[in-house]
Formats: sequence, C-alpha cells, structure tokens
Amino acid sequence: MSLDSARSGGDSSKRSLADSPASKSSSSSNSKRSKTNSKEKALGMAWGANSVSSSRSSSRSSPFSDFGSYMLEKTRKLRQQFDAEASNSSDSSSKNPLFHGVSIFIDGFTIPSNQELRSYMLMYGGRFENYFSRSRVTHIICSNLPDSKRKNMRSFSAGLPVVKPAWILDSVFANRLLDWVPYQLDQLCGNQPPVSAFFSSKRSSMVQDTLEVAGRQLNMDRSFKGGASNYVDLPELHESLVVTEQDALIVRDRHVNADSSRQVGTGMNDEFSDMLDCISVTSNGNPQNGSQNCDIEEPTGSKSSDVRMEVPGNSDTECETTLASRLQLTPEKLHGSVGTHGADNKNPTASSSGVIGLFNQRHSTLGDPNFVENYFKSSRLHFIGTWRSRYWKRYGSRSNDLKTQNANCCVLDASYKTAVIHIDMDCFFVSVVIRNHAELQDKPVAICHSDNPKGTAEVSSANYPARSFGVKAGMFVRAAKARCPHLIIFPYNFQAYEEVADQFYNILHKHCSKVQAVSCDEAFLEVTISTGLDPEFLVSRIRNEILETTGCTASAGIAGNMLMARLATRAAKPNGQCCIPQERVEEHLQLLPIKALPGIGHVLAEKLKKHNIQTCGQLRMISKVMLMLETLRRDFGAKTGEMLWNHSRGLDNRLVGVTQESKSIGAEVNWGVRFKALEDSHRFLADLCKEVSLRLLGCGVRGRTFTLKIKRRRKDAGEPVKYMGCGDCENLSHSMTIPIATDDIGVLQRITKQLFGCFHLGKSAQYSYMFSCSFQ
DNA sequence: ATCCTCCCCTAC
DNA sequence: TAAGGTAGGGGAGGAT
Ligand SMILES: Nc1ccn([C@H]2C[C@H](O)[C@@H](COP(=O)(O)OP(=O)(O)OP(=O)(O)O)O2)c(=O)n1
Ligand SMILES: [Mg+2]
Ligand SMILES: [Mg+2]
Repeated sequence: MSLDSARSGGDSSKRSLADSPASKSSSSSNSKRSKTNSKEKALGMAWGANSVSSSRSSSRSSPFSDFGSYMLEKTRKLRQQFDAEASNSSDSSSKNPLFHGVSIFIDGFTIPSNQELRSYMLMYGGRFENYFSRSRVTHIICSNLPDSKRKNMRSFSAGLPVVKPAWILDSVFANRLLDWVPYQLDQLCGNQPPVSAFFSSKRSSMVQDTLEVAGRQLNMDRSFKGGASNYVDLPELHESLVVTEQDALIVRDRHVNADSSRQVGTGMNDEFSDMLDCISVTSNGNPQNGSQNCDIEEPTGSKSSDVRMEVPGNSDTECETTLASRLQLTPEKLHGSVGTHGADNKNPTASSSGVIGLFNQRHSTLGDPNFVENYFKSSRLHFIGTWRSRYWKRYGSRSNDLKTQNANCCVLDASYKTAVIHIDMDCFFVSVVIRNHAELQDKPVAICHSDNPKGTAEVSSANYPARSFGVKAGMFVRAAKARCPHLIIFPYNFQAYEEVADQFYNILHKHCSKVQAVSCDEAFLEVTISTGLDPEFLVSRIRNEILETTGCTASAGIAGNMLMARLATRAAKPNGQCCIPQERVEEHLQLLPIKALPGIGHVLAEKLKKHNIQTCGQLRMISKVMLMLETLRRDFGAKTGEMLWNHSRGLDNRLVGVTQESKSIGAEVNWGVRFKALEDSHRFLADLCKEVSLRLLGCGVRGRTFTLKIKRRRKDAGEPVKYMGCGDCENLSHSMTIPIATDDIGVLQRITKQLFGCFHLGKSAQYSYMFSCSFQ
C-alpha cells in the first residue's frame, strides 16, 4: 500500500515558512547523516529521508524579478537553440530558405501544431519565437481567434499580420514565400481555413513513400481517423480538416487499446471474486504480453530472453500453474468459503530459490515487528529513491542561489553559447565497493544481497567485465551466475555510496555553478563556451578529480542539449568522454535503437516496433513523411507524440538547472509483505502512515490529497517467482482530498482506514500496500 | 476546455 | 533464501 499525499492549497503558509532560509538551519546540521542521529531512528529512516531539510527549490520563493530574468534567459536560450538547430540540420541546409526574414509567433492551438510549424521555419530559413515580441516577430500564426481577442484585434496583434498556418504549408509546397494577405485570419468567419493545396494534392504520394518505410503504419492511421485532431493523413478524410470547431468530430472511443487491466481497477465489485481463487488455475505463462500492468516478475535486463534462460532447472513455471496462493489476509468473519484457502494455506509450495517449504517469517511483516524500518535499511531502491531528498538538504539552497546569480549574469551577456554536460559514474555501486581492490578491477563483479546461485536476489550493479557476460542490473543472481559462473558478488555499502556521491557533487559544484542532480551518481552541468574553457578540457579535469578523490571512474557526454549529452555519455562509457556537436547529432541518432532514447522504455519500444520503427532514424523518417507530429500524437498521445518527434531529431528544450519543487511524498513496500489477519494489514498500514508523516514533517510540507495503492495478487497467479516478492499483482488505488492539509499521523491513519474500506477487499488474496500524499 | 481520479510508464 | 522504492510525466475518461 502506498499513501500518497498531494499538495494542498491550505498548506501555503506552511510552505512559505519552509521556504525561508532560516527554517533549514536546524536540519542542515545533520548533513553528516551519522547513524546516531536520533531522527534516523524514525521508521524507515534508514537513509534519512525523513530528516530532509525544509529547503525548497527556488521557483516558489523567487521574487518576481527572478522570474523575469528567468524568462529572458529562457527565451534567449530557446532562440539560441533554434539557431543552432537551423544552422546544423542537414534538413535545412539542403532546402530553400524561403522564410528568410520571417519570424513567426504561434498563438494558441494550431493545425498543424506549433512544433510542426517550428520545424518548417527551422528547415526553410525562418525564425520561431516562443514568446511574443513586437520587435522580433513578423507574423502571428493563428488558427482560431477567441472572441475576446477578436474584439480587440489590434491590441492583440500589435499591428502585425495575423495569418493562418496554411500560409506556411502552402509556401513550403510552392517552395517560395507566398503573399500572406490571402491567408489573413478571417475574423468574420473565425473558422479553420479551407484545406490547403498542400494537403489535398501532395498527400497521396507521401503516403506511398510511407508504405515503403513502414508498411503497417497506414493501417494504424486509418483506424485513428477519429482522433483528437482534424489533422488527417488520408485524402478521403479531408473534410475533417475543414471542420472549424476542432473537436466537433471527435469520436468517442479514442483507441482504447487492449488494456484489459484497466477494467480490473475500475470495477470495484470484485468482492466475491475471491471465491474463484481455488478454481481458476491459470495460464499466465506470458507475463510480458498479458496486460500492461507492471508486474514485478522475473526482472532481467533484457526481458523475455532472460526469462527463458531463467526457467530451466527451476520451478518458476510450475509455480505459475500451482494452485493459487495461500491466502494471507484472513478476516475470519468474512463469508464462508474458508475451506479452499485454508487448504491452500497448508500446502507447501516450491519457493523461489528452489527450497521446499515455508518462507522464513523473519523475512516478512509477520515475523518482524520492525519490518518496515529494517527493510528500508537494506533496500537499494529505497536508498536511491530517497537520495534526492538528502541531496536537497545538502546542496539545495546553495545551488539555488548560484542558479539565480548565474541566470542574472547570463542575461547581461547575450553573446555566449552554452554546452550541456552529462556525467555519470561507471557501475557506481560496484566501483565504490571495489575501489581499493586493484586486483578485482578486471574481474566480473556485481553487487547483490545474495551469492546464492539459485537465488532470486537482484543484481544492483555489474561492472564492465561482468557485463561482457551479459550480467545486468535488475537480473536475478541465479541468472547472473548462469551467465557468468565466476561472477564475484559483493554486498552493498550504502554509507560508502553516500560518501562518494557527496564527493562527486562537491567536485561538480566546485567546477560549475549550474548543476542539476539526476541521481546519486549522475548529473547535468551547463557551461558557457565563450568563457574560454573548452568543455572537453573541463570535463577531463572533472573526471580526473573524481578518480583521484573517489577512486572511481566517471564518464561524461558533451552536447548542445540534455538529451544529446545523455546519449553521449552512454557512448563514452566506461571511463570515457564523448562530445556530440550539433552537426553530428543526426548521424549519432540514425542507427540508434529507439529504446535507447530516455523516456522510451520497453512498452513504448514494443509499440513502436509494431509500427516497424526500431531506430531513431526510422522514427524521424516516418514522422516526417507521414506529416507529421499529429500522427504520432494520435498513436501515442499529445505529449508523448511530441517527445518522439523531438527526440528522434535530437531536439530537447529543457534547460539545465530547472527543477521544480516536489509534488508528492510516498512510501511503499512490496517485499516480504505477508498477512494472516486483517489486523496485520492495519498494523502495516499504520507503519506506512508513520513513515509518510515523518517524511512530510522532514520536508516541511503537508499533504492534502492522499492515495492508498494496493497490489493484489492475481487470482490466477502462482507463488511469486521472487523470494518474498509480491508476485503477479493487479494495482488498485483510491485517493481522497481533505479540506485542510495535514502531516498528522493520526489523521493519516484515519484516512488510510477509510481509503482501505473503499477497496472492499476479499479474503483470499495477498496484498501489499503503498501510501502517498501530494501537495496540490 | 479544464480539472480530477485512476491508472500506466519510465528512470535511477 | 532477501530486502521488488520513489517520483514525475502522462493518458483515458468522466464531471464540471
Ligand atoms: N536497476 C537498478 C539500476 C540502478 N541501480 C543502482 C546501482 C547503480 O550503480 C546505481 C546507478 O545507476 P546507473 O544507471 O548509473 O548504473 P551504473 O552506475 O551501475 O552503471 P553505468 O556505468 O551504466 O552508469 O543505481 C540499482 O540498484 N538497480
Ligand atoms: Mg552510473
Ligand atoms: Mg546513473
């Protein structure tokens, strides 16, 4: 279960208090995070998440002038980015710069989208302003004018021409700049312009092109014709472009993809479904495809192939067909069908590590009264998950101050250029642990809780020799040992990771004023190139210093934006650095597997694969040929489509150092969670409430929206593949917003009880919980 | 249109 | 035996 507290409107006073520099004085003295700190004895405070100081990110407390300079900085940066893209894109170099002297500002929703229009300007020699400026903008592009603006046309447009997007499209098609006057927005009609020639005539030939590239794409698009946009790609659908009120034609069922799991969540009437537990034996042989629920089963670096490697010699598959779970939550009173689960309860089952018999109760909520607290002390994911809040406590205010300063001085000097650096420690957990073992550097080493060659403990990090055997983070140790029998396993040393992370960030802050932390071993830097220091040189100095100080190597990437810098780092690893200048972006992306883009995981990658898209080059070509962004948007959603469009071109508008304040705080445990009676469950929930309450206090925030999430073992799921794991679960959640934000543990507990009631949980299933809150 | 709830996906 | 957490982004669909 997880309790999630959303931010609250009512907590503003508390917030502003927390924002004041003075408020962090008490906790900042904890920065050494010694284990003796009494705060760390708090539940789940193994790594001090609860004692995080109350310093907040700058955005809320910034005076308005800061915001102004931020905006100046941002516009300047966006402009610079546009120029860089324009001057280096091979697309543009080969095209007629027909928009030379034209600088557009997009007002409101347009068809096609502003990103597409931007890319036309990019490709054909024009300019694009993200923010309106009377002096810079030459044309305002607008599809639709709301009444308010129509009434005061002159002040809205500042006297500039307000033109329909078709002007741009038709100009591109004509390969010359057309007169904009016929395309002036017709104020009387106020409707979407008629279809431009561009769409009607050119369309079909482009579709042909597409077919060569991605055979199935066309079919997909056809089925999506009723999507949220009128931007269609087939001739016969043209009419919808003429439609004026954009959404008039929206069809109800926007591609409800085969997400059967959703129904489980929303149909809360499963009260009696548990009775089926003993009957339904299941065929859950293929966890990958069954549903999109993220089941935590048999994790491996590379999915199904690993599953296959895993299975032989073990009872994993048998487990899935054994009768469903012994029931763990047993409210005796509830209904009568006790017999079945009772029998299950006694059945010995093959356990995850091949050992027959019951699990050790001390490894679960049943045997350890301090289970949650102890669990968090050993959890690597808890460690990396809470690291950020500890970082904020140490560097938050300082980096904020510098950030502001930096932004101001940038504004004064508009002539400089910036480079983005991404730096990431090599196989961090392993490097730290073997940094003083020279003899191990060439041996395959991994970090894991267990060295059991049959075990289901997860590899946290593997060094590069181990990776050459196929050992990857997230893999079960038995799979790792199967691939690399001589793999050397070391235990975790969280304190050492914390110390090295500190050293790492101390070095980064010393060399650069703009540092954006990503994780304990990874950060972005932004540097100005015109200050003379070559970024390559700076990076090698930083990496050297990291090696000398920590005994561990780091790799780094240098590029024009965060996306490309990150990809450069990947190319540089291990122990290297790599620069991807603008003119090399395209070649770098061309053959890169789509999955390598940050933000594209296995689900999205599979979806794209069904469209015959496997590389960034293909994605770029498809989206361009298909004209364009709207196709991606229909298939993947507005934002995701845009992300695909941008990332496949190496575009990334994010600015280094812009981090917003946190939106939510939560706690969850999905390992070792076993209940016999309802009260076990409530006790556990109370522990999570305590944890969340302490974290709220530690951060100086109060929650207003609380969420309880429950993972319920599927009826047809067998014993979890992973020892003490939660198995194949469906995810449920309910939330509640209260009028006055709180951090009071008593209130939290009452809230969880009430939320818990909303689920109407049956008796014969196993659950684990998460409780979190958000702050509005 | 925009907000809200209940999810899913992603990254470390 | 083993320690499958945390937080943000975003989509679908219903309420307003
Ligand atoms: N599934 C994962 C991924 C990461 N980590 C931890 C261990 C890693 O050492 C640390 C940093 O993650 P990275 O993705 O940076 O991986 P590494 O630093 O281990 O390797 P690389 O050289 O690829 O950066 O986070 C983990 O416990 N489990
Ligand atoms: Mg790393
Ligand atoms: Mg990393």
